[in-house]
Amino acid sequence: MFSSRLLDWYDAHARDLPWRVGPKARAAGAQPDPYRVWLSEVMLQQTTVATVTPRFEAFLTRWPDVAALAAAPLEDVLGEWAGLGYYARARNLHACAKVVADELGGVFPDTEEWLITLPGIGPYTAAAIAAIAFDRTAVVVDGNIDRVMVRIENIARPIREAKAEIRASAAERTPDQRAGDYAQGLMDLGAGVCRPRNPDCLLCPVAEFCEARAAGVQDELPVKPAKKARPVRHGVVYVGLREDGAVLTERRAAKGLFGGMAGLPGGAWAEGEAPKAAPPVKARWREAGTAEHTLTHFHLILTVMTAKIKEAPEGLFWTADLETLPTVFRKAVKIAA
DNA sequence: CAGACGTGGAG
DNA sequence: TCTCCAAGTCT
Repeated sequence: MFSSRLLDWYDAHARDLPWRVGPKARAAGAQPDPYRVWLSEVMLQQTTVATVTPRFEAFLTRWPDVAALAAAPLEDVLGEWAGLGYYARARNLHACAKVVADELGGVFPDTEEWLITLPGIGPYTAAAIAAIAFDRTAVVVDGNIDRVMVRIENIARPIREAKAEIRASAAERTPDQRAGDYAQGLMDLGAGVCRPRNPDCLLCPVAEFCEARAAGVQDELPVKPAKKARPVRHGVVYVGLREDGAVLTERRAAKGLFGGMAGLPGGAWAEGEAPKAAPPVKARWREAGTAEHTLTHFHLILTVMTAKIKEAPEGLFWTADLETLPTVFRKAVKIAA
């Protein structure tokens, strides 16, 4: 049977990850900490294990439990998240921590239905937490499992169009025992064996069930949707430097791009000519160069202005730790310094 | 429901 | 260098 093959493989090949209770410990009765499972799942959304690992450790050291995280100022959480991207995750993480700590007595809900009501927890994460943290049977479908199912069933349509079929395929294979190990095993399989490029079918424990493999088309799947051109936007940023290296920053709007993060003052970002923007303070501004940064839906070219500044004007503040800035602004500061 | 929403690493 | 990607969610 599919699931027992997968579970046997997981027992032998599970990755050792800082947030994971491995199959051996699990079998011996160890229970995962729901806080760790939740934190790791949110960090891992659209983010690689390699990127997440050190950041997970740092978060856990700074905020060991949900009560500590809930008590932290949002700005601190956003600063710790800087560089990880998709900052709505950090805003929702903090909002979720507050709900759990303040309204649920510090206890994470243990069902998909409850979990999905929390900020930043969607269908995937709700199912993953229910399965991994609480060993509840749940149909967990992430990008890895999409890919595995598309190959197993030889589905030659883009994933987005085949969601229902993929889910049905995942559901009929999900065992009612060891839900967490099964979900993690499938994800490990997708990450290490049934990879996006060059799947290693010779190592695959479920190759005999795979229709794509049987047809020899595993390398053609999943079918990717046509990619659209990335527009180029231009803008200006002002890097005001204090003698000790601190940078003049402003708090960005609560939502939208880099929402809630500390950022550099400057104008809007638009296609064509960079919109004019007045300096945040009167000084001897000079052009230091340009910084470029590619985001998901556009490429950005920033003209970097810089000056030495002594006093922060009303509404702005000094940032000494550049690690608390989104990468795009850190790049601009580097051009100026 | 397509689009907004980041970034660093692999090939 | 440059494209593609990585455990999605929200609107």
